[in-house]
Amino acid sequence: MIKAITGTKDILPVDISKWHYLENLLRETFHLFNYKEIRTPIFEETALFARGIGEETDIVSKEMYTFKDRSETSITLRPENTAGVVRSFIEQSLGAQQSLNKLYYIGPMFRQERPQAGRLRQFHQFGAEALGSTSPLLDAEMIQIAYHILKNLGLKNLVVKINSLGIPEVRENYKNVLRDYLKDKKDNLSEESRRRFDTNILRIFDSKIEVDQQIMKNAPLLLDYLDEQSKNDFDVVKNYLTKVGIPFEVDPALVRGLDYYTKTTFEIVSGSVGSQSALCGGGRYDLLVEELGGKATPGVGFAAGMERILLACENEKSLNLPQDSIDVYLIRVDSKTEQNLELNLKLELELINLSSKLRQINISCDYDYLNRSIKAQMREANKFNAKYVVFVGGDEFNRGELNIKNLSNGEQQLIKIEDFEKLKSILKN
RNA sequence: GUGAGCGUAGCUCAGUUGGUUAGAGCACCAGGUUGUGGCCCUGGGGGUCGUGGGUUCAAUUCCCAUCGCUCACCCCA
Repeated sequence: MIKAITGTKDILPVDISKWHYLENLLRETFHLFNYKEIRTPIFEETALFARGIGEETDIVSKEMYTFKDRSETSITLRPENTAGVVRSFIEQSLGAQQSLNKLYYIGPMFRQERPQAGRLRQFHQFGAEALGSTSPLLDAEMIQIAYHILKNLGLKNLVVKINSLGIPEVRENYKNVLRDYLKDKKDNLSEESRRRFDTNILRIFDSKIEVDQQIMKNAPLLLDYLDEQSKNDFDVVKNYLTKVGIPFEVDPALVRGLDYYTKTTFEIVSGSVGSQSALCGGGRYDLLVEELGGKATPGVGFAAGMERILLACENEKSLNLPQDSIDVYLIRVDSKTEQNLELNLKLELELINLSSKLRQINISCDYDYLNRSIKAQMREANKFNAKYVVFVGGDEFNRGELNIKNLSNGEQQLIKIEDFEKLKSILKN
């Protein structure tokens, strides 16, 4: 049997309503904040991600699905979508048409990691990017949008974490400060952290190992070394969040794993999912557009994991989904004792006629394709939560009538077959 | 990439201290008098007990390998 690739999942009809619910909420919310949807390809030239996200990041160095196409071009399935949106922004000259572009996206992303709770190889993210302004109001707006969405899904158990990485010079300078601090303590660090000392020293803050945490407890903090502008911007973000009533924690250890971030970074974590608790994360990336060959343009954005969010909703039982239903189920009533081919053909034509006319006036309906008994058809109607059932056939049909039954109260009434207006008025109420 | 746990019907799981036709609940299908549902009752279909090999008179049950799933590390959304 051919099975789905490891780390990929089918989203089945029984689960689709929560996806639709989430997607509808996303579109409404982004509209409220005046963001426009952008759809970019799910694969891009590999160089885009290598340059955009950073060669040394885990995502690029060991998690990408990269392959050569028939013309030997190196292609990569997008592991995230900021790089793609920025590529499009540059290529399509969006910045020339509008000084500020507020964009959002929804779609699948791909990373070859070991799957676990809240982590798949094909997963879905939504996210937003605002390109063209350095205003920290937008940094805070990103957090506000994400928070708005999560709150509207009924999620509690949320923590908003924010930090500022400052401008690159500040960060480089600070890394030296940190190196100095750790120089004589290096031998006491865990093996993993000793490796990070050379590759990505800031991430040592993220270590969950006791000895590392002890050592990092007294380490100098990047926040204390921020440049004036970054510090002011960070204050604006904090004031904004306070003003709109979003609780947050400043987490000086919050370091994102993508190279393009500058100044504000943030993350919203949930206590209701497994160890992969970050529901969304983002930050400012003022140098990325230029890095990718565009005219220098500041940007800020975030991305959120949809499977993780739905997992949190599941665990908190926060969604109250309407149950699926149809308006009408048409029931074919034919005599089992005598097989009357001519009559059966007439019934079939009437089913076709009725169903298509109902659908034209936006009444959802279905009927039996398996030649089942009336009882079986009734059970089917119930399973689909049909509001009404229309019996087509039998004595009424011979008299030129249809029998309509309201399934919630069991009431039945007869109408003339050609009186479609009457049928419509009953079904529409 | 590393580690741990688990693989028995479509789903959730029992069970076999190795021995005749492997079970339940849910789901599915058909019936419960002659044309009407949701509840209930009766019956039915469906499993080479993940796959391959080994031990044995005999393996789904023991051993080995392999694949898959799950969770955690790591990383991130």
